[in-house]
Amino acid sequence: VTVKSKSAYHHGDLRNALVRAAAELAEEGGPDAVTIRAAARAVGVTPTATYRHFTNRSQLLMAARDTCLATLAERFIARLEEVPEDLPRRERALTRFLASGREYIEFALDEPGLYRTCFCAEPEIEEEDDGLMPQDTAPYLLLSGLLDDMVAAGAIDPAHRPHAEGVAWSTVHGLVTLMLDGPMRRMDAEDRAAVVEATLANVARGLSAPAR
Amino acid sequence: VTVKSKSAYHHGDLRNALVRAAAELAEEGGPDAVTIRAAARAVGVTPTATYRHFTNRSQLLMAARDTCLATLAERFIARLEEVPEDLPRRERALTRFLASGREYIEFALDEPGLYRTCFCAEPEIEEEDDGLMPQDTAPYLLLSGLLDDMVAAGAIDPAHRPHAEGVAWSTVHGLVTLMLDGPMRRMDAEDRAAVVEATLANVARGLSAPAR
DNA sequence: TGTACATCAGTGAACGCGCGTTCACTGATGTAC
DNA sequence: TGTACATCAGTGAACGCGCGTTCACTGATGTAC
Repeated sequence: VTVKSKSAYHHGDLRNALVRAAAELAEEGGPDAVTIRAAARAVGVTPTATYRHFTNRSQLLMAARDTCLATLAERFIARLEEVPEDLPRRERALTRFLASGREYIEFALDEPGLYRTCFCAEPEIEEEDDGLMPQDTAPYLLLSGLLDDMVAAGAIDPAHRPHAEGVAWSTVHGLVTLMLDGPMRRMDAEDRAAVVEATLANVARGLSAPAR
Repeated sequence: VTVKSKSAYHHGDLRNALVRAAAELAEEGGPDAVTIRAAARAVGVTPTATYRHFTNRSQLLMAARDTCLATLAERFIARLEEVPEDLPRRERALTRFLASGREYIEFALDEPGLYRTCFCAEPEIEEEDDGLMPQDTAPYLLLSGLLDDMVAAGAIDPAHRPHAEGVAWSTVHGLVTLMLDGPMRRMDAEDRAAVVEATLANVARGLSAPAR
């Protein structure tokens, strides 16, 4: 990975190179592995050079996080495109919803480092300044859209629509967290798959059940 | 906190004192804050002394984790005892289940440091040697029991019983994780409460809905 | 009851680690004339 | 078209930090006789 060209001076694209390196570090070791020194090392540059492009470590990490979120969004979209267009409307909405849940889970289990980086908490304030609420991320918006579609298609009871993003997201997020770090860590693939299916089915069932 | 008695020599209870200190560190700063040096400092002892009682940092952390899990279990039990005994059987089982979910969430939000420490991943192997599967923790067993009760009381469809621990746990775990570190971090108390209720209701609805 | 001595549970100094960050600097670049 | 020079984007050395862990050690304890 380390490339030290003789004219590393005026690299030309150092910022992007550092972000890419940071994303690779994240992939292998999660957010903690994203350090100024490691990124500089990977690019073949002095740590100090990094400070030309990021004011501190946290900014580099946030840049890495953004690319991780973009990757997740891409995977979502690719997965959704696999759902046949000619399904009945209700079934299609439901299938897309479940597909996104599966993709989320697979992404997290395939790429735990990227996944953790997507959700690493930022050091304190700062974030508010840029006007973005944390849920203004592509994956979140995608999920909202899927839920809207389901309501429109009659696949979920409109009474359950409020906060459904939180309900759905919590479920898959919790599942992968428990599988990655928690008590389901040592489960074998078969059990894992069964739990995944049971869990997805349960959310969907809860959302589609009629309000009492 | 730091107490340096003149006869710190032969402390008498150093191991327990260190574990208590470790738990306090965990409470304030999560698992990362549990270090040999910090624990020794808190007890007023040399870092080296710690090695009389723990072979390395990881063992100290695991000891702290055990006390965190015990705390969670205690809170569960206390909460369950609040549920009136004279409720109809079905309703009682359901109420206890929901109460445990609420307690889990409140614990995590009240005590994020302890909560994170409960679920910090151990460094690699080792754990298997002591014969305990990670889910042999009191909280897990408690949850299993609650689910069994619900089946027995007719509150959930027996077809949904398999893997229901995973389903239920994932949901609340994901919810608090998103609230602690994720995109629900900056939600105000009101929204939070609404999402909590929506989420708990959804799991329960999913579990109790008839199998199709 | 008194004492010798093994053992036990600490001390204190030191090691090497990788980190974030700052400093004064210098080589490369591109622009104005 | 050539050159002076400002600016830009790097270098390299150094700082202080807290960490885990190891070493040779020593003071306190309790037990055997």
